[in-house]
Amino acid sequence: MNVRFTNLPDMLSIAAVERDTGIAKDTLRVWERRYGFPNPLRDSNDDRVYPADQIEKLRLLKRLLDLGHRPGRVVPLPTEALKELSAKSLQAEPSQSLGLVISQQEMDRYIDLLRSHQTEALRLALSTTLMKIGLDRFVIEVVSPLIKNIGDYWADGKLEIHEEHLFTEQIKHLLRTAINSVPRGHAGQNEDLARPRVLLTTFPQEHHSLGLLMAEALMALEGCVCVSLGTQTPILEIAQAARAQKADVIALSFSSQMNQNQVVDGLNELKSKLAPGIELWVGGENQALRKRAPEGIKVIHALNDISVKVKDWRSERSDI
Amino acid sequence: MNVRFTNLPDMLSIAAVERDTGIAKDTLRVWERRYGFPNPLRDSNDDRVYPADQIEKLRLLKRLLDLGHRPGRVVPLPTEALKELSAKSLQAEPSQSLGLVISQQEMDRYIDLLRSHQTEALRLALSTTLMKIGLDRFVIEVVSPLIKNIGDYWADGKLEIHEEHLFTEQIKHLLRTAINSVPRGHAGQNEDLARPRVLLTTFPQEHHSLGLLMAEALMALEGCVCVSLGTQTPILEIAQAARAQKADVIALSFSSQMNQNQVVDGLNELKSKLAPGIELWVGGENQALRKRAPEGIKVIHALNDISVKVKDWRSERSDI
DNA sequence: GAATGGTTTTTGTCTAGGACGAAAAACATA
DNA sequence: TATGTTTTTCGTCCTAGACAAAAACCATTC
Repeated sequence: MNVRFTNLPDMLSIAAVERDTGIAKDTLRVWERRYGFPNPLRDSNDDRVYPADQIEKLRLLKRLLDLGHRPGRVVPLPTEALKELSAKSLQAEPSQSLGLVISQQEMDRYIDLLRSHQTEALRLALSTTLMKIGLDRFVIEVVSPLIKNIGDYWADGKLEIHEEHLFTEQIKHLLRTAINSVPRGHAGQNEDLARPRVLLTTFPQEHHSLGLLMAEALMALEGCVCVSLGTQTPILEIAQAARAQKADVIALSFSSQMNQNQVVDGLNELKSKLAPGIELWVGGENQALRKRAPEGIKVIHALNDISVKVKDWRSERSDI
Repeated sequence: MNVRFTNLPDMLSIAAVERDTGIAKDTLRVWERRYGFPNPLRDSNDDRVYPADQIEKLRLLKRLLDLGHRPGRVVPLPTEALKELSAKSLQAEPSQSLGLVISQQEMDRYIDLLRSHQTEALRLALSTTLMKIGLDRFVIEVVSPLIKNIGDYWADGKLEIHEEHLFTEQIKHLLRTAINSVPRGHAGQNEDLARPRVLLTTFPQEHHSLGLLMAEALMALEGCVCVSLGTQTPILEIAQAARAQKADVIALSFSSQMNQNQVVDGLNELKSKLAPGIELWVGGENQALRKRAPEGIKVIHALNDISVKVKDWRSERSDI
């Protein structure tokens, strides 16, 4: 019940550092023991106090770990080296989508509007593009690459976190209105036409809802009935909701920032509580999905796959 | 790096319990030491394993703590007694809003629609009410009491958590569309007419966005320019965003579930990083706001106060 | 009786250092 | 180039003690 607020500017307690970096307290202590970093000062009560520069380095480290680097290799490095690594790592990334993607030029246009805080103009520009190319292409070719690159802009110091927040808010808003105007598979029709019924949500530690919205948009376009519980549903509740909603599919989204162990453990837990016949579709940037996804779970590696998966599901059903 | 998934049904690791109940691992261990509860089993590795009934009791306990009870008094009690207490506690609550509130009958109608999973009908019913009484009264007299009581329905076993999720999703959707149709104070007009410029967001640990949306609705009706960053903005970033957005007011929302120490510490931290002249308005169910809010922060105790606060702000400004 | 001030109890969060299993890397063998 | 085996790395759990802030309790005064 100590007050963790230190009064000294830009000095944070271990709890505040965990909050701001996403690195667990236990991990911060064990890094200090093993690698000598972080190396916090101590307050009058012998509690750790972290100065601003160390917090900046910890933020960079978190990002590199999310990208797949290993602590032993990167924690001892100086801050400058981490910034370089961060820039290199994303170049090494396979430029994934082979088709036409958003041009660097177009992207910079949006980012400039964001940086100059012309939110109205930004929303209008995005909205225009949406209308021009349609919702599916908008999601796959514009929103998805934008979101991926926005982290790089931050690492380069070209963008602040609060600007990123503002940006995702605008996109969320656009997507929600767009989804809303997609005609729903109504109950009045033949019920099977509207299937699969999809339940969308995230695990309790995951608060990024954009991936979910993108998935919902694409699924709605395919004519699925989408029921979204929003983010952070307890695992037991997801299972119960699937039963109550008579869902055919549960769709979950995992950002790269979410703890990989918790992803795997959570998926196992959920799977064990699920009635057979209900499929589990997972997607997102999280590395755990690529490297050690549990058996019997369908991993959606790219947004394009969604329409394929839906069609697969339907043809499997009609075969029976 | 252990696998925390236990294979035994309805048995959870300490990490999973923290995730599902919101009670910190340290706290779970110290309760066990002091009160003899929880009393988890041990797996082959001597790690704690919590059975389902203890988790249920922990959930009830969390709710009672949020309501203001003290651990020493409630942790040793049997589950049944906790349920009774939970029912009594809310009767003791001052029925707050003295004006006309939503009738029990009307509330039950909505809840019934929810429980029978007629989401379309539910949304329609709410939407009709909104149109009938207007956005301001809808927020204050319908949404707010509904949200407050929904926790009681859960404690009574009348509602599942996932149903609560679904419900808040519907309401969020309604509010967002409603806010969108409120004419904005445009930059074309005299800029001062549209002030105060309000920045809305929550602290990193707070994921409830409904309070924020309600506030945004009422502020938009008052003609404020609202910029929402969504939930979970790091404290440093809130301060930066306020500067970048030239905000006059920062509005924050705190649910009862958020850790009270973190509320107070966070507010102090934010205040110290803020340029003078920027006001901090906070609201929500969190007890810390009533009991130990820091100096120099304006606490909004009821939604009615919002329009008053906005008018106050404007008259203060015009005096100068 | 309500307000004030001082004392005691309660409670959450920090500390240290040890342990261990799963994942990843490095090495060896086919 | 594959496949199996050993070693290293790493996060998360463990115990048990400490301490400060908040709350509760109690005494005193207006």
